[in-house]
Amino acid sequence: MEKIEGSDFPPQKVQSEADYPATKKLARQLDFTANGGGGGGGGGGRGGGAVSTGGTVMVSMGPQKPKAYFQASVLPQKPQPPPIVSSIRPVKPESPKTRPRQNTADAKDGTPKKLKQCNCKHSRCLKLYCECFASGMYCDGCNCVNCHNKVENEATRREAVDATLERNPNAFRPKVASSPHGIRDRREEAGECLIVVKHNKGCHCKKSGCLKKYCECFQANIICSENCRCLDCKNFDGSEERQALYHGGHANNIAYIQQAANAAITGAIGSSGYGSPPVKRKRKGQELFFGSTGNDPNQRHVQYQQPDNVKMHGLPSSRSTLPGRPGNASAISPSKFGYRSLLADIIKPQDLRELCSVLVVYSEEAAKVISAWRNELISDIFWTITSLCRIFCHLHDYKN
DNA sequence: GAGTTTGAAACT
DNA sequence: CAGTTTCAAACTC
Ligand SMILES: [Zn+2]
Ligand SMILES: [Zn+2]
Ligand SMILES: [Zn+2]
Ligand SMILES: [Zn+2]
Ligand SMILES: [Zn+2]
Ligand SMILES: [Zn+2]
Repeated sequence: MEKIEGSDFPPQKVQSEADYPATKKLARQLDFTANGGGGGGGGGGRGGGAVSTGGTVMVSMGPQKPKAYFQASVLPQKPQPPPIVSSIRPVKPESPKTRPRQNTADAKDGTPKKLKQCNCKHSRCLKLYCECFASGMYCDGCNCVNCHNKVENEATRREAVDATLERNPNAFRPKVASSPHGIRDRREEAGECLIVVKHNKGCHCKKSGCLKKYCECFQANIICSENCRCLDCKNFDGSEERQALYHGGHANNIAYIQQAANAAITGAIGSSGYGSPPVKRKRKGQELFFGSTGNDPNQRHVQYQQPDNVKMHGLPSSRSTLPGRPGNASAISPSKFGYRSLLADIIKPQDLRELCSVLVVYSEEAAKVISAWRNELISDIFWTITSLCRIFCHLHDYKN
């Protein structure tokens, strides 16, 4: 611990204790994590976004505030293909995982490339503490020091990803899972709906009342669930404090909502995820995700290959434990999508609201059906679509 | 911007 | 699994 920081991090070695803690940590396996190990959840530390703990998420847009939470993160890994750095291109829908895309968002102005930039100093951006890393993206335009989360350090980064996955196979996975199994009914009418999805891991707040962004649940705009172990929680439906916050505060404004939706989609918020919820809880040390298939927990290296057919726009499929290259989280901001759908010329803007309303219903049905087939992965993707469509409807309504 | 607070992530 | 340390963001001033 008492090491000096600054200074040297020669790029040379990629492993062992490269950083500060001079602790003795031998280079046992590959530990690129000189500092920390990879732990569990997904989001990076406290801040911005990565709410890691994730679990199920809940999107509740209800009678009051719209909230949206979701996540879709992508997993980082996949070594081969060189990442495409410039992203401004509307690429065809390729599989998200294969391309590392950097979330560069806009091109104009040549300004910011990412929605968020980290400021890591001691993690080399190779631990979940780093939001960029946690969300499966390369650092780009960040203010980090000694960053190894870049294309040039792919090898190192990959090791870090592996180490992280070792600790938690779901570390980079989204969680979304909107309550597949249980709660299906609460769907009110089109306008407001409250869905509940739950969170997987829950928070453990002690002093924030879960009404500050220190709380991952709050940050993700979801209500604390039974999975949380918070103290003095005020983040529950019906809480006056919470209500007050939403009313008076910024929660009601579009920017805030949009930001939440963005964060969620970006994966910033939730990455730790566990995705399927109702499954019993963990197995041994780690939780398992895909429970049903009985996959070997150890096989973390091979696994689900993203079906070429299922390509989602910006949403990564996340579910696989296998990460792809970094990058990918797309922001939802309109206009900033990575690629433009072929349907764009067919679907008229004025029909979007209606289309999404319809999709909310049908995608949800599809999710249920698929869930019954026990294909959690695909099912979750559909749930994600459902949630996204809801978000769109709400945003649309707010603006009008 | 500097300094404090916070709770997840990492570590023991 | 609990206790401690580390970390970077959220928050405060
Ligand atoms: Zn970072
Ligand atoms: Zn970064
Ligand atoms: Zn970085
Ligand atoms: Zn909390
Ligand atoms: Zn909570
Ligand atoms: Zn709480």
